[in-house]
Order: sequence, then C-alpha cells, then structure tokens
Amino acid sequence: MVQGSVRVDFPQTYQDWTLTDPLDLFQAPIVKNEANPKAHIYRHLNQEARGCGYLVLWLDCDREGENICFEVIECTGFDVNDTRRKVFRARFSSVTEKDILRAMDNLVEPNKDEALSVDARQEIDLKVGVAFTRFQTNYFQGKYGNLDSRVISYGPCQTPTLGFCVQRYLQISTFKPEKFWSLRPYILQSGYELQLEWERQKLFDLDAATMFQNLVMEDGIVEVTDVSEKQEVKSRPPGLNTVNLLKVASSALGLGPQTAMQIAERLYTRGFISYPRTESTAYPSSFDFKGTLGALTNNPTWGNYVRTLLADGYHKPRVGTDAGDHPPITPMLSATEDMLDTDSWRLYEYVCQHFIGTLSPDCKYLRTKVEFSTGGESFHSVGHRVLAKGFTHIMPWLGINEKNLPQFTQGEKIEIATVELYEGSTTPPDYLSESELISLMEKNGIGTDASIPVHINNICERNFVKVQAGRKLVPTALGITLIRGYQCIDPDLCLPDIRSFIEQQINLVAKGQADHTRVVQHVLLQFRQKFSYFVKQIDNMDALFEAQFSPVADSGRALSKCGKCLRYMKYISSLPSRLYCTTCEEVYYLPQKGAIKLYKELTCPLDNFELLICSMPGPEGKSFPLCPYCYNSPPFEGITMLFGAAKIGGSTKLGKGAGMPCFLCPHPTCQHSMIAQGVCACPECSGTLVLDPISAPKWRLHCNTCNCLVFLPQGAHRISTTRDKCPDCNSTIIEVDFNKKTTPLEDGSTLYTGCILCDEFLHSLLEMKHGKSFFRRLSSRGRGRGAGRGGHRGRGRGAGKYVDPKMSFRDF
DNA sequence: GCAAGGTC
Repeated sequence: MVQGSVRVDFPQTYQDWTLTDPLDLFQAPIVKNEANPKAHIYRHLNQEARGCGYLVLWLDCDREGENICFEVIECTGFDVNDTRRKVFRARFSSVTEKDILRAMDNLVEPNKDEALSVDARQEIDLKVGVAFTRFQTNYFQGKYGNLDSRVISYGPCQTPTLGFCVQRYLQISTFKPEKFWSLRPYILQSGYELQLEWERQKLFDLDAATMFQNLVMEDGIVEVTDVSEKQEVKSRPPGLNTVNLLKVASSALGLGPQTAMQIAERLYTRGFISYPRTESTAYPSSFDFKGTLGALTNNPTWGNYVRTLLADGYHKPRVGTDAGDHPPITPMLSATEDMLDTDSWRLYEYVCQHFIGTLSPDCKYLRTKVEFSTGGESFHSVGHRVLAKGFTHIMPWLGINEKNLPQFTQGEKIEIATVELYEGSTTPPDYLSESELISLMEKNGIGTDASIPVHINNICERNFVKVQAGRKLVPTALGITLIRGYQCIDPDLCLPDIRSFIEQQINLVAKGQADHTRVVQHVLLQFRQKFSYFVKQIDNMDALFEAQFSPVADSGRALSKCGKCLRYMKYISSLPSRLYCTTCEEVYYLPQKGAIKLYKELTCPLDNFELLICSMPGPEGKSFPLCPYCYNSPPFEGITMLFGAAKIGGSTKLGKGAGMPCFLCPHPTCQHSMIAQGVCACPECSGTLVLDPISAPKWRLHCNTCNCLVFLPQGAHRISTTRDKCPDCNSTIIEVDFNKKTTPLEDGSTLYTGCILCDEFLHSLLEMKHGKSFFRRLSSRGRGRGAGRGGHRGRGRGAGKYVDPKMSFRDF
C-alpha cells in the first residue's frame, strides 16, 4: 500500500538544467520526498502509529520491501533501538492463513543492510542517469534540429536495452549473404514421395556439392541403414510468470508489454486473475489447485476439459522456480468472452489456458528416424506421431506437427527418383522481436518484471526505436547513432554488464559485506570518471551525429520574424518544437503540444516579435496567441502560473516548452493580453475565462488555467471584447455581430452588446462544457455575484494586487 | 525535461 510512496531526487538547487553542471550531480545531496504529497501517506501512518507499542511490518519480502520497512519506521516515529516500542518484521512467502500465522509466531527484525542496498541503487541510478541524460540532451539538442526527441536520455537499464536492438540492427546491416548448396534426394515408398535430409545439411562449395551429387546419382539406390523409434515427451509448462506472459502477449497476441501489463492489472483489480507481477513459475505448496480449477468448471470455453481433468485427477505441476515473491499468474474467477473487451479476453484466455496446461498431462509422441546411405553419403528422415495430446489439447499452438513416414525395414534398398541440388543463400536475421528483447533483458538482469515494459516503452517514446509490424524493434537513426557513439567512446556505457556491475556492488551492501556509503562513493567515483571521459571525448560521438543530422541553423522552415533582428526565424517542428533565429543564434521554445502558425503578422507591443497561434489538438482544444519572446521570458514580475509546465505545489516552473502565452499576460493595453481578452472568472478554478480569438464560427471562451470551456452564440460573424465592464458584475461586455441570415435578434439586426452573465438573452445562448461533464444553464440571471474587480480582470498575479471576485456560474 | 524501482 505504501510501496512507491517515497521518491528520491535532487534538491531544488540542482533542478535547473542550465545552472547545474551535470558533473556536480555525482557529489550532490539527494532528498527523499513523498511521491504524492496529496495522499498524505506519511501523516496518515504517523497518526495511525500514535499510542502504539508495537510495529509489525508486513511488506513484500524482498529488498524493495525491506527498504519500505524503514520508510514506514521513519514516518511512524518508531526506533529499532527503542526497547519499549518494539519494531518487528513479518517474513512470509504467501498470503495464506498458515503462512501468516507462522510469520506472526516467528517475527524477526527488519534487515537494515538489505534496505541500504536499495538506497544505494537508487542513488547510483539517479546520479548516473540524470548526469548523462542532461549532458547529452544539452549538447546534442541545441546543435541539431532534426533529432526529434524531447530528451536524449541515458540509463543503466534503458541504454543496454537499446543496445540489444542496435546490435541486431548492426548484424543485419553488415550481413553478407553466402550461397550454399544442399543435396535433396527424393524416393518413392508405398506411394509417398519423400525428400531425404542430408547429414551434411549444406555446403558452401558448389564443386564439392556437385561432386557429392554425382556420387549419389551414380549409385542410384539408397539403403536403409537403421530404423529407430523413440517415445518423446513434450513437457507441460511450469506456472506463468510476468516475463513469459509478456513474451506471449507480444509474439502471439500482438500486445506490447506496456499494454499487456495495463490489461493484466485491470484483470487483477477486477478479480479475474491473480497478481500479475511475479517472477515465480513454481506454485506454493499450499496452492489450491482444486478450488482454482473448480472455478472454471462451468466456463463455456474450458468447462468440459476442466471437469474431465478434475475427474481423471489433475497432474502435479512442474517444479518451476520460486523467486519468493508471488505465486504464478492464474485465473481467479471464471469469465466469458462477453464480459471483457477483446484484448482483455485474449489475455485472460491465455492465462486460463496456461494454468490448465500446467495441470494437464505432458504431450507424448513417437519419433521415428530412418537412416539411409547412398554413394557413401548419409541421409535421414524423421517422422512424428502423437500418442497423447496432453496439455497441447488446451494449448493447441504448442501441439506436435504430425509427420507420418512410410514403413521401412533395415537393409531395404530403394531406387532414387531424383537428386536435386538445392541452391540457397544465407539470410540475415530479422530485427529483434520484442519477445526476444524481453528474453535478453531477463537473461542479462536488465530491469524487473515490473520495469521491463517501462524500459521498452522509454526507448520507443524517446524515439530511439520504432515498433514495426509483428512487434519487431527497429532502431532509429538517433538510437543507432547513440549506441555507435558509446561504442567508440566507452562501450561499457551500453553493455548489459553495467547493470550487473551495479547489482553486484549493492549485493555486497545487502549481505552486510560492505559499507553502504563506501560502496556508493566508490561506484559513483567510477561513473564520475566515465562521465568526465565521455564529456572529453564527445567530439567523437558528435562526428557521428554530424554525419546523420542537420545543424539547427539548417533545420526547419521560416515562420515568423524575430523582434530583435527583424529576420525570419526557423520553426523546428520536431520535438522539442522551437523557433531558431539564425542571425541572433537564439532558441525560443514553444508549447510542445498543438499546431503552431503565424497570427496574421500581428506583433507584440513589448518586443516586436511576431505573434503565433497555438491550437491544441482535438475539437475541444483551445487556441491562443503567444509571443515567442514573452513565452520564454515573461515580461512581468510574479508570473507564477505557466502554460505547459509541470505543476509543483500549486505554482509551476519554467521548463522547455513551458511559458507565458498572451492569455496569461497582464499587459494593460495590448489587445491580446489577458486584460483585453479576459471576460470573467472561471467557474471551475481560480483562472479567467478568455475569448478564443480564432474560434469562429464556434465562438468560445476557455479558461486560462484549467480546461473549462464555454460556448458563446454559435455562428456569429464576429465576437469581440470591448473596453466596457458590466456595472452589475464587472465582467467584460462583449460585442456580438450575428450573421445576417441567422441572427436571432427579432428586428433582424446583427449587432448586440452585453454581459454574458447578466444579460438574459446572451446568457441563454451559452453552453458550458469542461472535461467530460456538460450542462446547459437555463435559468435566469443571478444577483450579487462578487464585488468589483478593481478594474482588472484576471487574478492573483502582480503580487496579489488584483481582487479575486469569486464570481462564477456556480454561484447563481 | 532527467534513472529505476515500486504500484492502483
């Protein structure tokens, strides 16, 4: 319940990318914050612990769990050394009555070393990842215009993950096909034509292959040298763990790991399957197979099979591996296809099939091998005959392909019909499939069941790889260039060993064999040296970038004029989208979502930059003007609310792509400012409703802070704000110029002026819409909405000199 | 804007 509630990060002073040298991050302090301060988990646990004499910690019995134990101890105010208020740790391997009681009878102390090893990993991962990421991003993003990635990230898990994809790409691109030849004699036996397999398989020398062909053809007769039969077993699977579920989801169901996990989580929270994050393939000894199978007996899809299985006696599952975390993934409830959406059903179906498969008999088949000899060469033919389908009944795609061979007897001589000299060519491997990547990550200890999907998703989101049809991972130019860059500066940086190195170091801490602080210092020192070397050698990587990407100055298309040099600036639409002034060599970041275009060649009165219009996607996306210069450097003091910024405790911070559009600008006379375009307070938040200047003919107001949307009279020719205020509520009086043909005014006139809140006619034409909820106000005007607004619309900015009118639709 | 690990 408290897992993941604490987050480790750098203090505020290290958060500014431009002011912090990434090298300093290695020695920087780190802080632990509540990941979700609103949840008040710390306060809650603290209150719960008041007056308690014992603290018994029931968390996952792994290192992460041990680490969280100490987080809990800290917020509860307990102390492991206090003899009066004792702290205990419950160690359990499953959540069954027997196990819980046994854990309660055998309480132990929490393991500080294991907890510290997690602290160590967190600090190392944070510092190494963030230092490299910030440096790379700063260095390359400012230099090249078409990188098309918001952040050029580095991480000890994601980078080796990318490395696997690029390694395969390089194998493919450097592959040289080779011709080969193979002998394929055909014989007729009992009316069947049969192609014999050559013991040598293939030869890369045509002369040699031709020689063997001649020998066989000259002989013309094959002799059966041996006929053998052997019963083979294809084992039923062990229990299903996360990684195997993800591999099947990707390769057989076409669902990416991220999607598959989301679906699995929903199936879990809805009670259909057990906890979907587990490494274990072994069922706990206490597992209730009968009960779990029993739940499926009435299922229309598997009911019959399950009932037979229960009647005949199900098989003990294979041993599997017990990682000590959670039981394998199994069904919990019976579901039918109509209860779930398509993909949920397919995933659930697999979980059921796999579970039933683990309790089914093995598949048994007879393997017949016939060996032949001719012209001094050996050939063979293999046939399969299924004796018992076993689990392949319920998992048919794993079934044995039957191949019947005609009868042969040892010593039998058969005439050869033809001898084909097959000419083939070696082919490169295909791009790495997602399923293969998951296997490689698991094998190399990159990520965990829960984080593997995240790492794969990361390298996709950062535009390092693309998922192609059939869920193959194709690295992009950026991904390839990065890995080639590491390979030429310091190959360690992208090899999987980097993870195992960290893992092995923190293992020493966990086992109490090394001091936490010393290990962290030691590892960080090594990475700091690697980092310094990387920075020193970055020219080598840059040479690869230069060959692949265009400099920022050559990118993009002319869009709007710079206010300083009055020349056109280039618009770079690839992320992060920005304007670049070639003359001033300045970059102006833009909102990272939405379409950008020139706003009628209008200019900002403060700096003379041409204004742009940003239109957010979707029918309800707002559109608004912005000045590229003001957006990046708000011209007035005390602008705390920015557009497109991460919210941190009520206010926001400037980052790439976050800024001040005109609808947040307090300029007193500019016609585009919040002062001129603001109409009234937002009914939903503390923001201001501003006129969307290009929303014709679906005129609307949108809030400059939240996503509240109010539709004005539709189809009007023009709607604009005036300089007048409503004497009753101090909202801005708006002027509507209705369309001549559709005007609702009785006398057929088109011009109407009024307050959208107090004027009954205008108010009746409003529709309010925000988020998904929607309502229409029908009733009459209200009275006594708020006091005056001190002559200003908008609020809160400029050191609180504006009065909050607290006036809204809500208060009617 | 940044890592990897949890999780709902």
